[in-house]
Order: sequence, then C-alpha cells, then structure tokens
Amino acid sequence: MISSDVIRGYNDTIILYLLWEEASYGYEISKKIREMTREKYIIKETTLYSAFNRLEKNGYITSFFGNETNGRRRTYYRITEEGRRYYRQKCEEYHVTKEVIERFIR
Amino acid sequence: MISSDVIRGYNDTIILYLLWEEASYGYEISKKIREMTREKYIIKETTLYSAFNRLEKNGYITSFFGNETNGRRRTYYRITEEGRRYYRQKCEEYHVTKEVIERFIR
DNA sequence: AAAAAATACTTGACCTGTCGTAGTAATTCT
DNA sequence: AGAATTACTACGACAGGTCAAGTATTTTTT
Repeated sequence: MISSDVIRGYNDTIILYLLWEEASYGYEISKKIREMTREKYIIKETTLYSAFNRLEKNGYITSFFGNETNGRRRTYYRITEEGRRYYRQKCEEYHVTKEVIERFIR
Repeated sequence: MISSDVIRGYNDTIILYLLWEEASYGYEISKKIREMTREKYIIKETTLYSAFNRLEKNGYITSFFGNETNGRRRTYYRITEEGRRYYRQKCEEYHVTKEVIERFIR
C-alpha cells in the first residue's frame, strides 16, 4: 500500500491525465485509478472531491451536470487549456524529481 | 525548483540514506543534499530539524553531542537497526510508487 | 411495493508535515 | 570588540489528506 505522503504531489496530475481525452466524474476517475494501478493506489473519496474543487478553483478544470444517471446526478469535469499546460509542466517536474530522489534510493 | 509536495514523502528516506555510512548533523546533511542534487533540492532548515525529531521519536535514529565545533556544539545523529529496516522498506515502496505514478505521466 | 444495495457526492473537524519568521548559542575571523 | 559563520530552537500558520457521518437518487432484490 502506498502512503499518502508519496502520492500527495501527484493526485492533481493523475486526475488531469484521466480527463485529458474526455470529461469524466468522480466515481469513474476513482475506478480508473484503482484499475490502472491494479489496486496499488486507491484514492480516498474525500481526497478526490477536494482535488476537483481545488483544480476548478485554479481554472484547470470546469464542471457541468450530465444527463445519464445510475444513481445520483453526476457532476462531470472537463480539462481546460490551462489545465493541459499545468499537466505538462508537472510531467517535466516529475523527471527532475525522479532524478533527485533516485540519488538517495538503493 | 521542486515543490515540497512531491518530495514530502522522501525527506525521511533521504536523511536515513545520508546517515547510512556514518553519523552526521544538520548542517552537513543539508549541504550534502544541496550538493548531491546540484541545487535542485535545498531542504529548509526547519523541515530538516523537525524530521530529525520525528525520526528519533520513532526510533530510527539516536542523537549524541560531538566534541569538535566550528560554532555552536553539534547534535549528531546515528541511524539505528530499525532505521535501516525502515529505509529498506521505503526503497521498496518507492519502486511501487514509481510504477504507479508513471502510468499517469507522459 | 417496500427494503436493500449501489452510485454519487457533501460537510466538518482533525492530523501531519512543511514553511516563514524570529530568536538563541557558541565559536572563529577581522 | 564586533561581525560573520555555524548550529540549532520555538512557534504559529497553512495546505492537503483523512475519518466519520450524512444526503440524494436510482436500480436491484425480496
């Protein structure tokens, strides 16, 4: 199980990656993360929704209501141009961070 | 410059790595980090000393006073067996985390 | 048709690690 | 003696994550 401190800096990046191709919503994003990591990372619901709020506040995503439902009505999120720029920047930062960390890992 | 959120989970690991071969103290650890990362990561003093306290509280390091001084008397830190075990565990965790994160990085 | 389960989200209080600011302590350099 | 350097310490603020609990709406089961 991955500790929250090592993934903390990447939650926003992960969400933006999953919104890159098409708009999505909380439950689906959550499932995709679980599946893509083969259960190695399961994001907490509260973490996810507070990340959505932060990302929207910062202008990296926008929200709208969807029509189809299998339960309560969904809030969908779509990535903005600013969001794409931010994502690319975070990816570049990742490669630097990786090099830094690996100097201290055996 | 690396954001604190992406390095947060590794500060303890970095410190333990630098104490692996021999005991050391705050100022020296700080310099080594700066040098080894070619200024890409400069740990804040307060972050470093609070990490020392945490690590000692958890039994991963022990402290003692040194004799030589070039200023105020130094508090040296030495890694414990538990600390070495914890470090190894964190390294294994890193490899898992790395795989997870890289699924979401272009 | 009522109850249970699943989907989808919200609220609020709390915890941990980092950071900014400031100050203290002791030694060496000028 | 005063300034600079080394080496810490204290404290409050803040951001992001977490726990616990609750709400809302639909689908499935009994």
